[in-house]
Amino acid sequence: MIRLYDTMAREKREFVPGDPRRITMYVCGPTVYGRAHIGNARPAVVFDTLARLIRHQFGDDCLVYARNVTDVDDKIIAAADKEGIEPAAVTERYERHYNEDMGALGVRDPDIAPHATAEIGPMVAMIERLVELGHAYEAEGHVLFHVPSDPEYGALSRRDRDAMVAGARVEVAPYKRDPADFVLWKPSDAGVIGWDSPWGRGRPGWHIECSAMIRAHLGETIDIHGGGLDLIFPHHENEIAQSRTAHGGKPLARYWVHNGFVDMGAEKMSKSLGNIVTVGELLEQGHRGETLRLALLSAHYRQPLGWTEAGIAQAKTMLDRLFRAAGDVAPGEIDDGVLEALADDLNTPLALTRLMAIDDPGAVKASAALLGLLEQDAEAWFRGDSSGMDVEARIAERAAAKSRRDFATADRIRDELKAEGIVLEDGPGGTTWRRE
RNA sequence: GGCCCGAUGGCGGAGUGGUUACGCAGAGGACUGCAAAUCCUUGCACGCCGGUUCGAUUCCGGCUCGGGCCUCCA
Repeated sequence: MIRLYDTMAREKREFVPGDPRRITMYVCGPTVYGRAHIGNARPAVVFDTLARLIRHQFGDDCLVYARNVTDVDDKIIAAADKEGIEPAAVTERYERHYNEDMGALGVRDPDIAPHATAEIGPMVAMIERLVELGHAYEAEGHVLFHVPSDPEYGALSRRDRDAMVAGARVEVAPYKRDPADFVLWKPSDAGVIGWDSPWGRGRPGWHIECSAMIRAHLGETIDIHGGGLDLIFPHHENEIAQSRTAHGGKPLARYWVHNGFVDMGAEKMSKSLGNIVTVGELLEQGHRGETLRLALLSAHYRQPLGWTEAGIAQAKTMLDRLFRAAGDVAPGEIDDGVLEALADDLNTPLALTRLMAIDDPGAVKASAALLGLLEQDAEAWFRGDSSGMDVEARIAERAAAKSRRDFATADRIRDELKAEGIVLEDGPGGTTWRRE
């Protein structure tokens, strides 16, 4: 039995899917206009781990996991203009980077990765439906969702309309009937990416993308909707309003799961604050993706995670120990303690603690795989990417020096290798080596 | 201002109404030519004030501090 904290209910609930043979999960993916930072990576890793758990509990083929790619957006348009290239060139580049970076973190591809630009039809259809039902209206080439038409608006974020309007810092566009109304479709000037629609040439608003793609690929009510805490309002609130009103009041998701932020110092890491560290930078610094993954899983997904060098170093130390403990054995049985921790609202820190305490190498390996760890051989972890270095010859040289008790030479060789990132370990069966 | 979340040892981080995990770092020991790795031992905490209780770090209230959302944002 899996328990999940549901943001809508504000409590942990037993996870009961609508259909255990076809569990549906949708997670808000990247807007591809720049490199992903480690904070962007957190939801990808968290929901990848949740997907692994669900597949283990319900069966490999019983989960349909969709994570969208937002490839039409004003920030993309701005980035393309700045470089003097087509938006598609920007989105292709950064989607490729995103996939490489997430791959390095051991994040498996979702089952479906819908692209907004490929789903304009369903979006237009959903907007038309909302207009027909009286929940949306056209104004000056825009189509807006009329928030007062949905009495349940605000349930997820627990705020009433007065609060939303009072707190609004943006100037209210004159064509809005209500200050809280949000855009479903906006006009595109000549030269700006756009599609023909009943309201003229334009492009979709961000919120309708997700609602339409969920409907098209997963259905009217899905089991799990995930994303970062900052998406609760307005993004998820708006998705709910669009989908529920378009679908006769059916709920959009049975469980709303939100991850906390990665912090730099005391603040959230974010592009607008300029305090980001990208996954690409971390990898270039020599950190391995698996280390970063473990660092991301070292705090519970709903807690803030401070990003520090010390944290990365600790993750690396833990991985070294885990790889030593597992060796190169085949996966065995999954440890009950690890499974129990993960099943309790994805308690990864507790799962990691229990993982570290397992004695049986096969169980370590199998249990780690649920967390997306230890999926490579220990040999590769400790020695990978050290080709072209005649380590064995140097070790033999050092062994000869040792046998004639020439420890100065032996230590010099060891120091030289250390400087090249190779650590020697003298054991009862001779000297072994590994990458640092 | 409104809504929400958090506060645990040097650091990270679980958990619990009563014997307070674990990891990293530190200290001591075993092992080693010396190291490394490994093993053993070990010190260190539950923001403040009330309340409930036989008993609270754990439940309730208040306070302080920190963070998030209210605008694009994972």
